[in-house]
Amino acid sequence: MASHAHSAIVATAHDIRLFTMLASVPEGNVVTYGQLADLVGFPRRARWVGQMLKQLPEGSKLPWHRVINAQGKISLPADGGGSEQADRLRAEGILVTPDGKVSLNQYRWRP
DNA sequence: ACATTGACGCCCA
DNA sequence: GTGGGCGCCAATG
Repeated sequence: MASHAHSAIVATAHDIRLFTMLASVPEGNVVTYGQLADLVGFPRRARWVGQMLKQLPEGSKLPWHRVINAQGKISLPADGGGSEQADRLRAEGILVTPDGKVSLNQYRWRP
């Protein structure tokens, strides 16, 4: 079976560490892609974090919306999940400007 | 094997 | 504060 499956969801040990780290980000806080990469021991792999988040299933309970870029902005286009992300952040009490900007000084998570 | 593509980041004008 | 340019690295074509 698994030997000739055309596609399979594989999670490496690193992936698990990333998801675990993301899951620990508290409500009302945000983290950057690069920050998450650093926390799991992969500096300069911010893009990898983005790739992982992109493949999360629709109903995922992970707080993917708490991840923004180093400029403090939402990276997703408004019509591609960005609006939902802003809504979710606001629902947690986070102030998000109309153009999707968040104050990292104020909301960044420090583990 | 080579080229392109990103939910990125840093530097500089 | 804001773009533009370039570096980075894994995934995709």
